[in-house]
Amino acid sequence: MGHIRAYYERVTELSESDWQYIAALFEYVKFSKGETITEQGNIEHFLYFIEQGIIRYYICDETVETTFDFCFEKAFASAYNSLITQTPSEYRLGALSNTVAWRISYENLQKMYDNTRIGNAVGRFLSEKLYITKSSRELALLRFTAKERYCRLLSERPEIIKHIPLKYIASYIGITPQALSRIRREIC
Amino acid sequence: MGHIRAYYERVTELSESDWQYIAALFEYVKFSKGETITEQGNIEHFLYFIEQGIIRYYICDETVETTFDFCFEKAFASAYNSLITQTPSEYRLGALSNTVAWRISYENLQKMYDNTRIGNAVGRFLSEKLYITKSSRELALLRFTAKERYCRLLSERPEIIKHIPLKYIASYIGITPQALSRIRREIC
DNA sequence: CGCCGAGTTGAACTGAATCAAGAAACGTGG
DNA sequence: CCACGTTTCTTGATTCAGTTCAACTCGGCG
Repeated sequence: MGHIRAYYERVTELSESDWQYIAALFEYVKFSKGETITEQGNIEHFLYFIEQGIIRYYICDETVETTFDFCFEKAFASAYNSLITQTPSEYRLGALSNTVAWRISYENLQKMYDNTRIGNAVGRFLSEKLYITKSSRELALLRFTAKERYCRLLSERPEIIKHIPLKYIASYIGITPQALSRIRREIC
Repeated sequence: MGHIRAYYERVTELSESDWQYIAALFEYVKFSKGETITEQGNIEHFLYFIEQGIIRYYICDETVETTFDFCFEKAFASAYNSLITQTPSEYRLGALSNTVAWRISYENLQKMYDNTRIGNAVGRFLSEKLYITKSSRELALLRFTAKERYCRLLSERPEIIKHIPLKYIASYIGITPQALSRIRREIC
């Protein structure tokens, strides 16, 4: 759990007693490549801290599949909207590779918020980070062309380009795999 | 300041002493219609609570102007990205009508976080709300046509349609005023 | 070896942008 | 209260980025 502790300590001071309290609220889980972690329509019960693996957030319907985010190791993952509001998730979380993670249940998360000061601080920090990510995505979708979005992804999040199949990258930047293929040919 | 207090009390219990402490951190300000509240490139120093008026978030360059959000009365407004990170704001905040607001400085906000429990809780609540708003916008931009986005805005945020000039609504849903005009003709 | 999913390529189509011009609404000063 | 200029909104014609449909290549794996 050292990575979680390090994450918390990056946010603010963490007392030994708070850490003991918090550490006991997490449990260890594993997922295989391709496995669904949270299903569309279900209420999210957990906040995950990814030790190893890659997670994809997406929505499927009969015709289209849209990818909203990827989560790599040493970061928190969850169907946040659903977790926060405790309403059914519009999104699905799936493991793109074998994944090991720590997770904390919604109930334990509330305990952490109620009983530790650092809980709310980390919660706020995490929400702020999520908000900033979504903002920059909104900006990209509103003001940049598909080609610009791809090039920025290339320079800003190279780990995505390296590890993720192109069809998911295409759906992440809001275009079809065909369009992405043509863009890649152009910029060669 | 009753509206701020009510806002806080909706989030969690608010002790009288915490409220006294917090209330003293805010100051009263006014803006005229058309006035810029936060300039692009400046670091945001304040979190505003809008008592009355309408705020628009936008980005201008030589050629295009893009609108990212509107904020109405009894809600918090700020160039959040900049406020949170204390880096120059990409966005500009402007008053679309005469506006009166309470505001808290970044320094006082940190004091509130450090010295009251409710501070972090409200901060987390606010970030979570911002995140959810941006998420639903990301979803709309990725999966819906311009026409669908307009219709959803019509039903979900009618106050926007009622009070905001069409050209800003167009830029908010990511199209030109011309395209919006054609959409409106179709659905009418 | 043959199958299957991922990626590429081509051709036709479409939603929205752009350019350009006109109509309607709005505010301001006389 | 009207006349004026300015801004907002609409309409038309053309262009373009990206979709859709369809066919083909490539690499991995039973």
